[in-house]
Amino acid sequence: MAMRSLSSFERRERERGETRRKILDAARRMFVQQGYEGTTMRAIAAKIGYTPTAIYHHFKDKDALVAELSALDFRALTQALQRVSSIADPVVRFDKMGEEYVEFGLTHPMQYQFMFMTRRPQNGALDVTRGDPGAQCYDFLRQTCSDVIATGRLRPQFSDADELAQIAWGSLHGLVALQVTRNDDPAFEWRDVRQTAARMRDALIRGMLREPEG
Amino acid sequence: MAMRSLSSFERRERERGETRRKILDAARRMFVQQGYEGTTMRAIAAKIGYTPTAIYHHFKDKDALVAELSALDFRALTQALQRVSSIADPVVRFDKMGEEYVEFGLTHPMQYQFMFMTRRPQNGALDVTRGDPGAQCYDFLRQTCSDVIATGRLRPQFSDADELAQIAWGSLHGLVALQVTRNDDPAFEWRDVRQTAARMRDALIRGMLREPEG
DNA sequence: ACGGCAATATAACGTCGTTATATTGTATAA
DNA sequence: TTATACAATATAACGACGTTATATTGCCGT
Repeated sequence: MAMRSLSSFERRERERGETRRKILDAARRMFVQQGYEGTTMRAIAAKIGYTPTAIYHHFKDKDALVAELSALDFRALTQALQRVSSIADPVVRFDKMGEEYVEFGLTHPMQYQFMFMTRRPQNGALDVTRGDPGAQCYDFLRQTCSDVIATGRLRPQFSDADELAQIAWGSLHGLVALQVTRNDDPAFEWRDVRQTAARMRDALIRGMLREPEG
Repeated sequence: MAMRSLSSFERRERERGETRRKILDAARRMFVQQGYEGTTMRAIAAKIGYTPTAIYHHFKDKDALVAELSALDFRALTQALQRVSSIADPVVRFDKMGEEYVEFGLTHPMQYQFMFMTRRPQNGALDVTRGDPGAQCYDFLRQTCSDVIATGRLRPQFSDADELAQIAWGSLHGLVALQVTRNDDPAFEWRDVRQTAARMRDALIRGMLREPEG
């Protein structure tokens, strides 16, 4: 009975997981194409041949669905940021991290909106064991900021890791966010965001250093 | 008859205007407190003692209501920015303009969300005679950027007014936007935004100048 | 006094997120 | 092997939303 029950239990689990994944896949595609408001639970269900109520057996509500997708995206962003962790010079690492961040935002615009551009509804019951994936990203940035400060190459007023992290994050977030929401507004002659961001990082870093470098 | 009809016509116009204003006032308050989604046409109507349909006699739909409020807010922002227009030194003016911008965003967080943090739905029928009020703000910023470049004090790679405007706008927008959406997220130890913004402007400007100044 | 029109109201439509309540199918216990 | 319990899905509905088709009111000019 042990083997039988275990394997059938596993099959159940796998089938449940597959349905979950089907829901997540369809939801992701629709959210990316139509946005949060433009995507309805009914439409998600229809896309995968279920009735809307079936979704509620796998996710508490629409927000839980979005939260799970966001968590996956945060893991992807963390991975992208980790790609620069081998760079020895903290200042260069800081710069490249910004580049990775912008690239992520530009290539995942709708996920970016979920992650950073919507007011999260009182994120009460967070996974305490693993921690908020967004906070993990921030901590990673903050650590690099701390390393940059530790080099002693910054002017004395830039000695707070949190403030430095918020300057870096805020500045790049602004560029990405404007691009995401106002990309198609003909009132602005948008320059290439990657280049604009590169120039911005250059100016910011140069402006924070004690003395300009190479 | 001429006088009679004129004055009664005027009274009608005034009454219509007063109703419009009552709607706008109630709508503004509710949008500020509850956000776009949290504010319903029914609730706005109830607040001023009308039925929902009455609103539709004065505004095409909910978006038109928001658009009108946004236009008013853009005028307020333009006024705030104009306050620095008397500053002779373009670099100082550029800096103070950033300060005014951040102050506006922090003191009008919900309006800020309308103006800069929501995807505008295919802004088809714009008021061509007056121009997009958002574009007016941008043009004002762009002009100051152009003045800054004309001083010749920036490094050669910062010679495009639009790119410079987007660097400035983007960086400050990011700080304000994060504050608006993530203000109450305990995962981040937010520093005082005004000071963070000041340091950011300082670093940016210093990093763009040919040689550091005072 | 009357006709017309602007302003408002009533009632309804279709859609949304969500839930109370069946119905099904399948794995285990008797 | 049949009975039972439970997981997965479906049906039907609720209440709220933005919006609109269709009255109704009340004031203006004739």
